[in-house]
Amino acid sequence: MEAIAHAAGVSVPTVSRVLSGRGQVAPDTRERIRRLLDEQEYEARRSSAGRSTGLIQVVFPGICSGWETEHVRGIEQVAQEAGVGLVVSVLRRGEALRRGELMRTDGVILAATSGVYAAGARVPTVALDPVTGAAAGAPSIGATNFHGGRAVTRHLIGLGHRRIGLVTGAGALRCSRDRADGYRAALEEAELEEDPTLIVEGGEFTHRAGLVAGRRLLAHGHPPTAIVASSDTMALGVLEAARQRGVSVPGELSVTGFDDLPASRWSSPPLTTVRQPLQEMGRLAARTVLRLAQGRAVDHQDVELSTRLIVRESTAPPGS
Amino acid sequence: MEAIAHAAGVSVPTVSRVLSGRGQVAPDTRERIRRLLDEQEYEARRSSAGRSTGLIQVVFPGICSGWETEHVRGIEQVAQEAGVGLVVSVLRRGEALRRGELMRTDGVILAATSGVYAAGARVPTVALDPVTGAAAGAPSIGATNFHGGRAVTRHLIGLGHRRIGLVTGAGALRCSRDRADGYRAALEEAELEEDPTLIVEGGEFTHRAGLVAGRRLLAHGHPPTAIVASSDTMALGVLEAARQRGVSVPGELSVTGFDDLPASRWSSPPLTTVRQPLQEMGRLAARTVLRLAQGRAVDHQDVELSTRLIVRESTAPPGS
DNA sequence: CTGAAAGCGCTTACAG
DNA sequence: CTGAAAGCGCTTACAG
Repeated sequence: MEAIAHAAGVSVPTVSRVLSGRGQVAPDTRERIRRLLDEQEYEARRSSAGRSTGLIQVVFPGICSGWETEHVRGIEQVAQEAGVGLVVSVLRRGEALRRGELMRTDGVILAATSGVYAAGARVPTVALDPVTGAAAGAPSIGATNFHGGRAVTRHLIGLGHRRIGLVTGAGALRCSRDRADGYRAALEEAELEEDPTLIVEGGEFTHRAGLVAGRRLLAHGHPPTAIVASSDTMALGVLEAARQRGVSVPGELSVTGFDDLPASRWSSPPLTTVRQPLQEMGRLAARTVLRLAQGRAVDHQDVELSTRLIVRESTAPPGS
Repeated sequence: MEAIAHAAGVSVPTVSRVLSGRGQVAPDTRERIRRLLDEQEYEARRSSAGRSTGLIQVVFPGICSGWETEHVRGIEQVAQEAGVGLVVSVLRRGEALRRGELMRTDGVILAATSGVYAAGARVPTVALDPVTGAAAGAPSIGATNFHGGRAVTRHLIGLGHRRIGLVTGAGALRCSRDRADGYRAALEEAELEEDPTLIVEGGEFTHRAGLVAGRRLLAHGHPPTAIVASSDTMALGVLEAARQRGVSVPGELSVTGFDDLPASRWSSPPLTTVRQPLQEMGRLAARTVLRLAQGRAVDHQDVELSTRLIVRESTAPPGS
């Protein structure tokens, strides 16, 4: 504060008045001081001076589906048990989190969010469903996406499918690539050749993206008999595309999801999918930031919790 | 702090050491001071002395469905625009929020949560989907639930239904009662007699509750030809009950929901429902707490945003 | 509208 | 393990 006052050519009390909003300050003086506070990313000692704020924060790239909800449930449980509050923030891709926002909490969980934007703020950080290559040094928590992708694809191959489409997820996330790699591994071990025209980039884990990709695959000259979607919401979009085209599921087309959100049980037909323990991942992420916030060491740097194939009614042998 | 030190028979620095956790304090001294801090609900000046914390808080009775997600999306938008953080908490019915948790924020949105537990804490409060009779004095934000309940029931009557079942929602919430009253009003204006055996208390807005209530109504000696569920998740449960019993929807049974969650479009058949502007309600609630937090007056004490009937494919004339 | 001075709540070496 | 004293960051009357 003294530095700011000096730089602005005013006394400390004047800076204080600007900060608190109490008392009279000339408009241009106020403006000059504000600019300096911004530039120097000034944070009141009160909130950053090593004292606990009793808060942890989770950052999502958006709140669109049940995925975030499940994570929040898990994280909130642990936060409540630990007596700390949970701040939920949305940081759209490309946006930078203002530094003050991070500094006001004891730790941050970056859920499917790039750590780059948080690099400067020295706040304990954990990556939940980490973005490729980001959040260097931060512990990460994911699921065995490769195994999950391989397991659903094997399931379809086991049913007799030979032309299996893939709708990929958000490209920046490691989980998307791992699922696609699992798909490829299953094809390879069954000695099925990969057909690049059956792989559609979904781009985002949304119903809309699944609908668009599903339409494209169904319009294929020699369409697949099964489609592996990279998330449940995408799979619901693929189901919608099938419905619109009058293609019956699972009779003419098998469809699979990934996540096992509650909605996957409520769709019709109920989705065959890969269960990710989203709540448990949230709980583990929360426990991990809390450990870091206490200055304790973490047991494991990078953890993947296991996924499990859930067979419901959206898959069947081809042409059944 | 001086008062605590005096009561504990120690000096101010000793109390400070207990608070910060730094430095040595004899176990029994620490215990005695801790107890006094708890008793006197001590809050560091830093966070409660009228200064803004830059945080608002939303409290839910649980995080179970897309309902909370939609509210959070709206609230988060406004919070982000205003540059304040959003704390999300869960307060199960009957639990009391610890006072410190509320005091650390500038304002609280009680979403379907009783205000009783927040009464002591002098924090600006807004009720979102207010609980009956609670949160005295706090502005409230809801939807035109009565009109919505009447509109769907009229829709079913218009299709020719005469035996219409009702699955009620969470009894403590005003929205549940209003929806049921709308149902009754529609029956009455059509001069249909209310059959109490066709009204089942759902108790909670869950898939499970809808499934159980749906089973009961379908096992009725003279079953209804249509069922009005008090929420989308409940309606999805009713659909599941129909599927399990081999009752086709909408051929043999029409089913309606309430909310218009994304999942209502993805079910099969897609649900006829009543749209509530959940995100907008969240935004309004957030703007209202922020106004209160600034000490400004609120435009309207109690607001109901309008609902709208959305006709999809889960309703049809009886026996079609 | 601003600063010098006093003050407030809390923390931090230091001494015992 | 604890307190007296100094100190830190910030705020608040007060004077001009």
